[in-house]
Amino acid sequence: MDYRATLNLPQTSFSMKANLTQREPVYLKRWEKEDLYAQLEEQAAGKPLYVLHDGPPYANGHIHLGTAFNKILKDVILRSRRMAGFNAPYIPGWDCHGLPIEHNVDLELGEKKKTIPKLSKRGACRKYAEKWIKTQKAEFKRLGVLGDWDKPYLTMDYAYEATIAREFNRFLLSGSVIRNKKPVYWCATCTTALAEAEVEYHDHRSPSVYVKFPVVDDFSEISPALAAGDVSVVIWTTTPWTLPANLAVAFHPDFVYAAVKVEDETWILAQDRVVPFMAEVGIDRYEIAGTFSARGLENRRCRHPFLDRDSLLVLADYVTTEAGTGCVHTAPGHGADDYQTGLRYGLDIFSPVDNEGVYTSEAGPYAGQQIPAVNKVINQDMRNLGVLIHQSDINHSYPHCWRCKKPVMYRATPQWFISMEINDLRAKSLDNIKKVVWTPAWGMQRIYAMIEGRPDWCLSRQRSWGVPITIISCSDCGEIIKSEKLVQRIDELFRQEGADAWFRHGVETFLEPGTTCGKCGSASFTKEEDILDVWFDSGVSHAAVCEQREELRSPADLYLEGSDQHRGWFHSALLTSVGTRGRAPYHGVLTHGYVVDGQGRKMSKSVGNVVAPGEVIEKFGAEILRLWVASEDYRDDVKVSDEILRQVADAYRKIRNTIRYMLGNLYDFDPASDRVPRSDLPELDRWALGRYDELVGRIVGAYERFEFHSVYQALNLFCGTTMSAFYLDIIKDRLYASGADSQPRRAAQTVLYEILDGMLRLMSPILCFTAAEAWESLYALSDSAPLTRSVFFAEFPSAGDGGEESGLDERWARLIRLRSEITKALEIARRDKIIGHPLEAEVQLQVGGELAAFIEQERQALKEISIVSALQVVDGTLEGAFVSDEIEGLSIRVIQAPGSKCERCWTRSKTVGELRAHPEICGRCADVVAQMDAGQEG
RNA sequence: AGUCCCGUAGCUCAGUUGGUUAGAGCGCUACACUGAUAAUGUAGAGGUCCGCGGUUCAACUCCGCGCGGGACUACCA
Repeated sequence: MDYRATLNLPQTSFSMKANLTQREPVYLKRWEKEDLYAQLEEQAAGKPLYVLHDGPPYANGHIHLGTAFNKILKDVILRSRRMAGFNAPYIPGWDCHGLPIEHNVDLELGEKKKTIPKLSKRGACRKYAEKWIKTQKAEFKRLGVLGDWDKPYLTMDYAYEATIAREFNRFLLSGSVIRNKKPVYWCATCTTALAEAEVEYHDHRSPSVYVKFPVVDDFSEISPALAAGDVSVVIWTTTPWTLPANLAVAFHPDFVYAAVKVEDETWILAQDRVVPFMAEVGIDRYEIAGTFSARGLENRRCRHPFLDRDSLLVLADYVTTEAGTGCVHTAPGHGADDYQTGLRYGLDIFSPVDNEGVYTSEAGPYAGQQIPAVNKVINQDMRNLGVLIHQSDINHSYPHCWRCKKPVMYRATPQWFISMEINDLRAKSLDNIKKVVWTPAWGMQRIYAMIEGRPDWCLSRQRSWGVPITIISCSDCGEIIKSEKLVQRIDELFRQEGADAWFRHGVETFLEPGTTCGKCGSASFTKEEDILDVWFDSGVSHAAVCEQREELRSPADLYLEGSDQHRGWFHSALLTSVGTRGRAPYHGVLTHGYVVDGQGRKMSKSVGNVVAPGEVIEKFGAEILRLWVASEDYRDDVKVSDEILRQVADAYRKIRNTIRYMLGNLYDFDPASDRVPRSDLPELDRWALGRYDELVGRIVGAYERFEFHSVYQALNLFCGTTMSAFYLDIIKDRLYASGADSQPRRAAQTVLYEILDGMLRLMSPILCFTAAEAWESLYALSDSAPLTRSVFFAEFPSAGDGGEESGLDERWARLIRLRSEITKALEIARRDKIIGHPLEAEVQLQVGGELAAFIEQERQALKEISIVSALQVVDGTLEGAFVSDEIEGLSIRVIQAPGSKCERCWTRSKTVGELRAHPEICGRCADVVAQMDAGQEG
């Protein structure tokens, strides 16, 4: 007879195969249609607020794996905060202005870009940004990221643009905004100044030239060796085009300089550089006529090598002897160090180059020539004049524009700055950095050093797509109008029309009729045309979003971005908040590393190791991508490769199958009526609940510390080892063979139910699709069941209220150690063909002392967890037994268990055949079957 | 070039204030089961803890010097 029908075999509609690629969109559709996010928010009203403020991705191009990683991480945090009892709103945002978008729009416009009106171009940029926001929004949603996608914040929203202007005006009215002629990175191709963040360094080939600057004064008192006629200072430069702007030559105050005789000339250079210099220029006949300190040279003069003016000799401690001559060509309008030196010596910040990189009339004979092509002309002219000692080429790292990839120049132009010193912005910022919790901790050190050393914030961008620098100044004397009225007027118009208002209306629209300059009385005014650095836009999101959205607040609890944002958003947000509010916009900052390939190399198109999120979703599903995010310790760079993703998918399958098995055994369990009180549960079951309590504690703690990889590891271990390989395997007999409503089976189901219910809650922040699906299955929810019954409205289980049972854990740890030895013995017996399935076995243990008593006492438990048909302690030595390495004095012999195999429960038992009506089954099964028979009759 | 971070099994991660034979999960190999079945169970093989020196009775752990990867800063006239 086939007893299969008399068993309680698992039943579930929760399929083994996840089919994530097909199933996920179905869930997403429902969540969107019924607005899961809004329902969650509604439910969370009144709970403590947790604000994770979204750093806006740039609205350009498809999302990449790094962006996906960041968004998933945020989603996991928010979901876990919600389940921990918080109200955790999520308002995603986009950064919409700026050069990259304008650059791409320019490419689309082609020749038209030169003639198109500014407002039309701004309109085109807006449309371009809108297009990508739409695309990215869909891509983010597909990841399962939950948020207010219908009302995100955009830095190009009119209200947001108004806030940007308002925040800028706060700086302006406070006196922190200054205008300076200062060297900045300048791209002549894009015709704009660039922030430090907008330059990247690549190798570049430059000319390397040594040039003589003849001295004009009498230097004989410094050194007799300098008395003779033809004396020159020798400088080195790799940018000959800056020579027309040369105003000085710098020496190190502490270096020893040498007067070197070469034929009938005398050259001045650092003593340490003489040998390498002579070697490089190929001169072997020379003589050091004397040495001296450069201090005596200060404020003396030499002659510009080819222009009709002098060049001042100055001292500067950044001069090195690593390269060059120790005499540094100094052009205050074309270098950062040079600029500082120029200020110290009262030199003009001279920069005779226009926006397109063409010399102005101030460059004398070179006016109208293009930089850097002019290098060749200058070098040739110097050769003709006999001032060029040597020319070669040098390959070195040189700053390039991040958009057009062309070499940039350092050029002084009038720019608007936020001063780091006025109103103590630097000091206050440094102070506030210390009040923020930086994770990992080195983030503090990094941003501290940056703020400490950064120059004033150059705000000006000579572009179209952005928010204007809302400054109106007197056309005659340059005085800036600073008035609350003007600020309000700007705010009003920007709210109505966006920042376009600035370019649409004449200056008079912003001013009250009859306004005159407070300084000179003029009635003629000029609007600033430059726009603000985009970092200012996203930087003020604390004011535009956190302070204004009802569901948020400022400071936010957390900013979470990649580690590059220390110099980006974390930085600009800090300055804009400290400058206007005197405090940081965040309580905590969490950073993650970059997504790199399996070998730890950066992803790049040229290497061809870029992994697109779309590909992963198509192949594995978003759920696997989410699980991958959780599996990686993001404090360092996070690796991704096909192997890694396959591994994550394997782990997923294990988790899914464990859930499926648990569900399958709960098909007839109603917690309301079938639950067995904890005190009535067998020890094994109480032990399992103890392990589960441990898991709850571990996972809830890991979420709190944002250590999601620990959640992943703990979940794997629990599903794979604690549940699947141990507990579930052992209780199989009870679940299948005991009476459906018997206490042993109901006890096991009670445990399964509690653990599964909790496990689904615990995993739902990461595995949102699977947790939702399994939860529906567990609670038999139909498609029409309200979303509020979904797992997302549940909270995390609380850990360990079961209370410690004295000695239970220790005893069971000991039993598990013994079991592990028994399975080894079983494995040997299987190999020797004594048994196949463990239930065919009888285990005989030989051991002395206290352990023997322990085993005797726990014989039933040990038999049960070893899943064998019989187990006993025997005396005397065991022939051919397995001798344990792990447990001293333990020998184990495995023989075929006595009796016959019960056709129902597969245990070998001497009781098989005792019941005449069912000769093939054991006593226990006979009872169960008899009861079933009786039940059917009654 | 400087500063910082990282380097433990094929992969993802643990590894307490230095203290027995360095762990887990996955993967891999073999076997078993066929009532979790495109599953499940069991066992096994995998490590120069990046390398070299040093401190110490004792170093994966502390120190120094390298190598590899990454980030940041500076680019140097």
